[in-house]
Amino acid sequence: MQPSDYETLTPAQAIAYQNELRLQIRIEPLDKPIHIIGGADISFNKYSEIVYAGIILLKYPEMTVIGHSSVISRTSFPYISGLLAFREVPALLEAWNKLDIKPDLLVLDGQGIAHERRLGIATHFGLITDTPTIGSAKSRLSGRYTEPDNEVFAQSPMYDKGEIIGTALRSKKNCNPIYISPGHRISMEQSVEVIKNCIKGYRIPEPTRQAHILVNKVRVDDGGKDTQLNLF
DNA sequence: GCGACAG
DNA sequence: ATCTTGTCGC
Repeated sequence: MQPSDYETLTPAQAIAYQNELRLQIRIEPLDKPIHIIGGADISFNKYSEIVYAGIILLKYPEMTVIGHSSVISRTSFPYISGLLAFREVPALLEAWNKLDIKPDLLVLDGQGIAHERRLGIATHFGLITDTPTIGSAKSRLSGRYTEPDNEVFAQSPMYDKGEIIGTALRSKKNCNPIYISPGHRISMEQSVEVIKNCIKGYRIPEPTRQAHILVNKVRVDDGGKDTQLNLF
């Protein structure tokens, strides 16, 4: 199965594929130190199949942006909760292939194993590129947890079916927590540690925050094309 | 059946 | 996710 073929899958087939992929997930300590960390995100106009994907490269732990890649692509796979990867991975992979150098680890906007079948977009992308990944989501998909204290870096484990699948992390006081979960080839503890080192005063960690800024700029620069309301 | 539901 | 101004709270 190739990402370019995802758009031909039915939701049931996509779920079947996730159940195959989950057998290859490896939640284990990193095997190499991190020097360069990447952040990936997607942007698009409502009702449009055009998607803007981008990956930002930053020095770790300095969080200095040292490079990026972006691509304008399209997708016909709809957004379906639990199947986000089938909609966004194809374009992200195009951006990934355009990078001159690959990061030692990639942070994606969404879940890692904090997913009903343990196949959030970060885990999915990590598996097909054989790269260490971390999922950093702005909202919860699955898992139960108690609200972490209102202090920076207060955290609370997320449980599902008897196992810990993620960590609700208070990245900024008075802000809702973010949901961290390992994607592939990294441990739960290291995932949280790395993300903490990527927080620079904002609720969102620098990798995905910078990636979001990048793809939004690419979308706006692409012109007022495909906007919801475009008079004239 | 009802409520939840990444981006 | 995107569309959007002001506004409440720390």
